[in-house]
Amino acid sequence: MSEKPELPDGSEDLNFVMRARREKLDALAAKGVPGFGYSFQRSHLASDCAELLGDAEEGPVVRLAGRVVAWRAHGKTTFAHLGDPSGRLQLYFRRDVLGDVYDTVEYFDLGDVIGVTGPLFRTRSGEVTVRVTEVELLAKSLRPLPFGKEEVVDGKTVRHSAFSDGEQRSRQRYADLAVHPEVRALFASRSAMTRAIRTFLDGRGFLEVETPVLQPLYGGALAKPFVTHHNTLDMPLYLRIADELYLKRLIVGGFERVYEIGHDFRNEGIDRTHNPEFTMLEFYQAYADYVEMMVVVESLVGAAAVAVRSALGSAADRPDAAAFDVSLEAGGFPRIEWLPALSAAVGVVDVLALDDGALRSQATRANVQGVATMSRPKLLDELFQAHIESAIDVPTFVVDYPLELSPLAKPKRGNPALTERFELFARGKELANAFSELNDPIDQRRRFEAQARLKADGDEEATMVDEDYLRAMEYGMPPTGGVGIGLDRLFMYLTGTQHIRDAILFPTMRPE
RNA sequence: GACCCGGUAGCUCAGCUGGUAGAGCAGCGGCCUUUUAAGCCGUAGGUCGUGGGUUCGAGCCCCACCCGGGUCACCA
Repeated sequence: MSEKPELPDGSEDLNFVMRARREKLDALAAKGVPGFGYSFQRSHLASDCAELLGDAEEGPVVRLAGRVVAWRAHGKTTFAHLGDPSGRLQLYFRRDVLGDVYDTVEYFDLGDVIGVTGPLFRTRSGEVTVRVTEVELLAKSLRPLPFGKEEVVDGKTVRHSAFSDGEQRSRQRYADLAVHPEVRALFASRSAMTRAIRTFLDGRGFLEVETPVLQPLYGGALAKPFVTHHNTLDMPLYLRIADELYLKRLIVGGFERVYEIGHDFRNEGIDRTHNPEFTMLEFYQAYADYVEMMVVVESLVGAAAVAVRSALGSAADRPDAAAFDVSLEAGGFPRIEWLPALSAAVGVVDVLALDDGALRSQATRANVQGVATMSRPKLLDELFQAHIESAIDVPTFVVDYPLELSPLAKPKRGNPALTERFELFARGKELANAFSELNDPIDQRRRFEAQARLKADGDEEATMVDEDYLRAMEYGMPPTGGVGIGLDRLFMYLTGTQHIRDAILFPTMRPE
């Protein structure tokens, strides 16, 4: 070996394992076996084979393709396991069956993608196996995958030396997925959840739409945005922090039921429950109020729970299976009224009657940080978080938020200090936010202007006046119920996932 | 941002009060035609996160920094 092959990254310091695999690739090429194929016609999946063989000792010929996930060479025979989307199946290579081809099999490695042909049979120990008569190398694995070794103890699979560094598993999700079928199953169940939600909404006559991600003004939530710049227009654009204001423009336009599933972006911290981009579902239903929307949310969350549960199947194996005990499909989540709940927790008749000074001292008593610089709405919200939200465990609606906390919600019938708004909490985390949408453009302008004053007074999260949105509302917007649900959070709740990193295929990470 | 824990071979980890690195798996060579964490024999593989410092001598002690995890704070 006078010349070292070059790594894609330019480093010539190939580790010895990778060097060996390059050499095998060359050796195979010398035998006329290309390292990378073009296609393969599968006849079956691994999981079909047990039924196909039945009780017989010898079965039909099958053609399987997938990744080599285990390899046990014994001289003139080799046992391997092939993993495909359905599971894994044992392969048996024999020199007396394959002849010279066996020489090429000896250059295969753990992780190679291969296609095999051969009859099914049952080994001495009873395992359904393919006696390989033809084999094709479809992709040589030049970099060793971090396979652990698996052992079955008392019917449970125990993995040894598994790939377990959470950071590397997130950074190299492809490797995490390649060696962990259960991670594939988890993310597949997330897709099942999304599909169930679409089916649910489509079935109720909602139209799925796409609205701008790049927005000249951001709104619909209180958060710090990502800012970018359009060169030709020479103007700043913001990545959306919410879909809300565009979806309600569509309600004005006559699409009476719309929804969007997409990413929102918030330029804030990253932690166990926050990723800078996350998946938001928002849906709006004309002529409905927030009470009707609560019932819809109960059904939708139930449908999502059923979908995740059935997709995960053997969820009982999951260490966090307790999350599945909550009988969400039953619906009828408990409801807590914002004002009486907080007033009782604080020990006053009406927290909204407290002046700013009294609120501040209450917030300080509740261990809220940074009280001195907070606006009144912020103080109220912090107080509520500290006393009520963090204690909520099972899915619970909190209803009727103060008007000053809810610039896009209609005043509550019978108590204009409150709004017709609810949030859904579970495990102390917000899952959904919804209201009877404010459709009075005169009131909406006053609310925007109050927000603008807060912003001027230094509240970084307060919003701007969106004149175009007001113009739309002036044309006439029907009464509408609207809901936003963070799908990452919902999925985490339904699966018991502790870290948002494990609910997002490619979470945002600092560069290596 | 604060505090705590961690970063050693491709993977998972060990390394006692400081004496300049170990195991298993993966790899390579050999033996092995029903194995399954295959086995046996042999072998190779490491700027111990980075940069300073203390010391005759640092994976280990000190300082700074980088990266990750956890807890708290923040994120309606």
